[in-house]
Amino acid sequence: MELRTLRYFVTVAEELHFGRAASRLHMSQPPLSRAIQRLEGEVGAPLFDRSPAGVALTSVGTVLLDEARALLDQADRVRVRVAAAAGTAGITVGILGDATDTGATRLAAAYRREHPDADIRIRDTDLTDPTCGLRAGSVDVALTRAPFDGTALAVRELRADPVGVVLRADDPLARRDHLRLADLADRRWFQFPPGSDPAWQAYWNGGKPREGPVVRVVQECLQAVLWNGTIGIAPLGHDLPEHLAVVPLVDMAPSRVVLAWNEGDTNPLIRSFVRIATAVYRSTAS
Amino acid sequence: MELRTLRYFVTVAEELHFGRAASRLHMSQPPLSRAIQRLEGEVGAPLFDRSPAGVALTSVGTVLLDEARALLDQADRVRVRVAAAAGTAGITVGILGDATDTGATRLAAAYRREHPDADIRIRDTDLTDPTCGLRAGSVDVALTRAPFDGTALAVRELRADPVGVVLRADDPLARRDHLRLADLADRRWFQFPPGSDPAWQAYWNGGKPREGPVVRVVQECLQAVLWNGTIGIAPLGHDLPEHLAVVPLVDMAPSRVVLAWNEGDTNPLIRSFVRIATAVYRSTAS
DNA sequence: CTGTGACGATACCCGCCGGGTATCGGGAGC
DNA sequence: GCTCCCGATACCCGGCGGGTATCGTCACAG
Repeated sequence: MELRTLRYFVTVAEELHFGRAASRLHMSQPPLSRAIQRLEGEVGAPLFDRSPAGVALTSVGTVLLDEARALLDQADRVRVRVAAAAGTAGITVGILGDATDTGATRLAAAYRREHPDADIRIRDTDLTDPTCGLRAGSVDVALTRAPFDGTALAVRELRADPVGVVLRADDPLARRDHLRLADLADRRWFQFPPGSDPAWQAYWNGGKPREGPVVRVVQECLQAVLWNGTIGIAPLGHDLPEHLAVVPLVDMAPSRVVLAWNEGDTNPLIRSFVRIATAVYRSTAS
Repeated sequence: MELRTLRYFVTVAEELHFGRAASRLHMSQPPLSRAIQRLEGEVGAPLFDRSPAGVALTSVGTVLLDEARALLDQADRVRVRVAAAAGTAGITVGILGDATDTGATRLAAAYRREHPDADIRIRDTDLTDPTCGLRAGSVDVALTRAPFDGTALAVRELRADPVGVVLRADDPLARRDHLRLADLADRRWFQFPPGSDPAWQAYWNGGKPREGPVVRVVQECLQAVLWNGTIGIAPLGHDLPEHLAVVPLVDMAPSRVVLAWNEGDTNPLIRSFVRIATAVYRSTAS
């Protein structure tokens, strides 16, 4: 009953699907099936009911799921504490310009409480790079928004925000109580600087290539709305200057707030951070 | 940082000697050294100071030792709880005739408290077989006394009792406040039945082959003292009938109360039982 | 009723890692 | 200086954890 096996088990128990669990674990399905079979042999009882309708936890599996999660969490804490003793405990968190919100502050507090002796370095980044410098290694974990190229990154979704169109308050469309992308077809959209993540650009452009002035950061984006009359897309719920208005966009996919980190990173604080964040955001009424 | 590696680490930390730790782990020394080196690489700091004077824990090692012990204990509890859920939790404890004492009752209570839903089957055995039927499989763990042939058994010492000579109260030696083996050279000693463990017989005979009536159990042993005038050896601190006296034997090795179990046994309750017993006996003022 | 797709299990292969033995190196002590 | 002790290193081997290909079974569509 090694920790690795338990991680496999927990993943399968969460997915209730061997194939998906295997891909989450970056392995193929057969070895995962075998590992679970071995674990069931060790435990002496089946952990899953494999019926054609799908995979379900047995009662023993339910017990093991709780226990295994607790054990794995404790194992993470062990790693963190030892790293703290070795003086190597600390992470750099990259935060996308507008991802800061009440969830982030609660996350910071909870993390501080659990790891009072580990360093936290915060790096605020602009909207140009949704990975906040993850790939360059300047950041260990990014609190950011999807979508972006996730190659070699692990991503955990925390929340999804509906989005709206930011308009000048005197724009005729500003009086509508909701809009569709088609309503904006003839507007000028801003452009991200060249080299920006294509998936990222595509999302904020409503899925199509658009034309318009090139902007770099949130503030410039808002300025562009004001001065250039472009369209701005933003998650709802943000305060805006009063001469700007935001109208819900009903046919655009919500903006997903996510955590991302480099897949192979062994810094134990990352896993811990992700766990805490998941719990905090789950308990935060969206 | 798998559990197996942590077990290795804890063993080395307890022994502070790679060779001894390796033999306790039933492996050779080089793979153990490598495993520890890998662990140190993972942690990012040395865990031991290897000086020619000996091996010592570093400060990081001390932290990891505490954490690893706690984690391994929890892992054991996980296994027990899952076994309980699977309905396969239970152990048979063999208790040597005279090993019952206050320690054993506290042990039973503590065990019951930690594993309320696991079966405990108790099997009282006579003094003939110090392993209480471990090898035959009729018992999972034996609360008994050393020494005995420990091949394929794991043994954990709990306590050492000084021993004394049991004599008829009217024996001239009974007035002495202590005795040596030499004082008993011309006495008749009882014999264990043929086939009894040689190390066991040798111990209770003071290290030499002796002659005398063959006895089987404690009661018969005391009867032999009374009726046959043999010598009896017994741990101090037991109540005896008033027509018998016990005089401390100052040059005989104390009798070690030990737990023993079959080395390869995977029943998770065994490890848990051993851990609880160790804690209980350590806190029991001998 | 049969073709097809989904999904977990099975069969089989390979590289690596966790075991082993033999030996080295260096410090302590007679 | 020789020897002993003890951890580290070198090197080898079998098994296990990974992989791919395929099967068996069930659900569903037509």
